[in-house]
Amino acid sequence: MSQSDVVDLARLRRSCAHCSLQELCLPAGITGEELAELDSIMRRRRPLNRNERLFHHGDALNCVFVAREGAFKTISISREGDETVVGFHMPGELIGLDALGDGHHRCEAIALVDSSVCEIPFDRLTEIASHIPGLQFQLMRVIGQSVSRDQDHMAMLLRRQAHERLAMFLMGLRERLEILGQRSDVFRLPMSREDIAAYLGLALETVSRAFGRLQDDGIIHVHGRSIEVLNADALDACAHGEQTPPSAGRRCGSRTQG
Amino acid sequence: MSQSDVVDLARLRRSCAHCSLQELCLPAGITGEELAELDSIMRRRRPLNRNERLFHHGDALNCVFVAREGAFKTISISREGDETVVGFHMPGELIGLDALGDGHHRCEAIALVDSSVCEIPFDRLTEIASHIPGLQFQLMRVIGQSVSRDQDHMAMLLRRQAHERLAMFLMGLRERLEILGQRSDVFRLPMSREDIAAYLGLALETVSRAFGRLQDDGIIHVHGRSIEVLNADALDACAHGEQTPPSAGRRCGSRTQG
DNA sequence: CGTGTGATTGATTCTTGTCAACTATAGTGG
DNA sequence: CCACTATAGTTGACAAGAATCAATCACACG
Repeated sequence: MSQSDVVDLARLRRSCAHCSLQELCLPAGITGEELAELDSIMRRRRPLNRNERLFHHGDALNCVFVAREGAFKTISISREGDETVVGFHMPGELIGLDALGDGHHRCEAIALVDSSVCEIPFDRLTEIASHIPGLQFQLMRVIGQSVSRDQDHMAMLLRRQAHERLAMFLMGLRERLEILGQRSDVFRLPMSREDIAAYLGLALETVSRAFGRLQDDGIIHVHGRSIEVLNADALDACAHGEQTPPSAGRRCGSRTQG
Repeated sequence: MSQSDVVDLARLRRSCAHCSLQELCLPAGITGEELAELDSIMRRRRPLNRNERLFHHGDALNCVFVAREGAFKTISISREGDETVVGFHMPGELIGLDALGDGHHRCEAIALVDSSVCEIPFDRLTEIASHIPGLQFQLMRVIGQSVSRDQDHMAMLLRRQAHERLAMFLMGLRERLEILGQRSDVFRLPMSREDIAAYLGLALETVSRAFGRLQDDGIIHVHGRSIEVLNADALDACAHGEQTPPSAGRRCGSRTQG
């Protein structure tokens, strides 16, 4: 085994095998050779500062990105100029699929905190995927999951009250943090109240009040962007419109009554 | 040229070249041979009656479908049991991509009126696509467009008033009817007020009132499910929150005032 | 010609948006 | 080290919009 072989293996481990992209390629039964091929087109991009943009609305689809560290939001700007947050992207999640439809990005991707990404030239990816069936399958899966996430997002917006939407949002975040192996009972939100509001289709004041209500109900503890989930069951119940959760959350749904 | 050749060509024209699937395969520069291959796995399914289901929640992903005639809705049923309409599907549009994420359908697809579909075994499709680059590309595109549609749907739900949502919905419908080469100024809605409400995140009464308001403003004429668009510019303006459209719609945004 | 479903309209209540003031926090420069 | 400032978040009062409950209307169907 030559020196360069060792270095290559180390590089592979660092750049793909160990990272978020597991989700994209590793479970698909890819050989070491195929992994190397995928890795050869993958680029580790320089870190991004808070508020830096990964791509702009209208940009041609060159690369898809995988968040490595930090967090991102993708926003779409309406004709009237107001932003709506299409999605938040945590480490390991794909960014840039919004351009699949017509080859141009519909959204802007913005780093919420200092972050870093891997970038994958999209044409190279599809090219390679076409002769690695497992990768092809996995790519479909990842795209499909992004569709599912959008549908979950929609479910949050449809005929739900502010505190229910917020509870759903927090539960979704918990789930994703758990996948990342991070604590999901105590965490720090990377996004502002305004971002959450633009994601949930609410006014930012309403988001603030919803936080307050969940706190009053003893379900979470809020201090700015620091969140502590005190009662996950009650939070889940609240997310689904149940007013009096069985185990705890002493008065979910009746803050001022009584 | 033998008799069977003629029949085959006629069959091709009837089954693919002439149909909605143009969008999926034809523009991608597919050869006649490749078209034949695609056509060989395509099945024309028996017509569906109104309210018949194409697939249920939880069904394994066997086939994707293309609506040929009629119209469909895909609904997702929340834990609490209420339906939300994820999307409407007009002729030429793909149904069933909701199962891409984990191989099982998240939604139920229901015929809104008597309808018919083509079905494509999904594993065969991806298999064929893997050696027809143009088809592969086109498949990505179609999936991407469905993502885009979901995002447009979300834009309808976020911080828009009832009549704005309805106006956006009607504009979207117009666009799709135009693609189909059908009249977009006079048409019949295939879905009930309740379906529209579940799609727009409103109560059905609110949808009814929103129709009334657009009619009062002289923008559309409503008679049950029959819609006539009297002023498309005003409808578009209304869809984007502009209260007094330049050309007409004499009092959009002030039904009871004055 | 009744019957049932789908659609409209009305009255009322509740939620949320809006405007505004206020508080807390982090970052900056003296 | 502290005051100053800008930004983010909270809270309150009020009004507008939509949900809800309920009654009525229109239409297709047997």
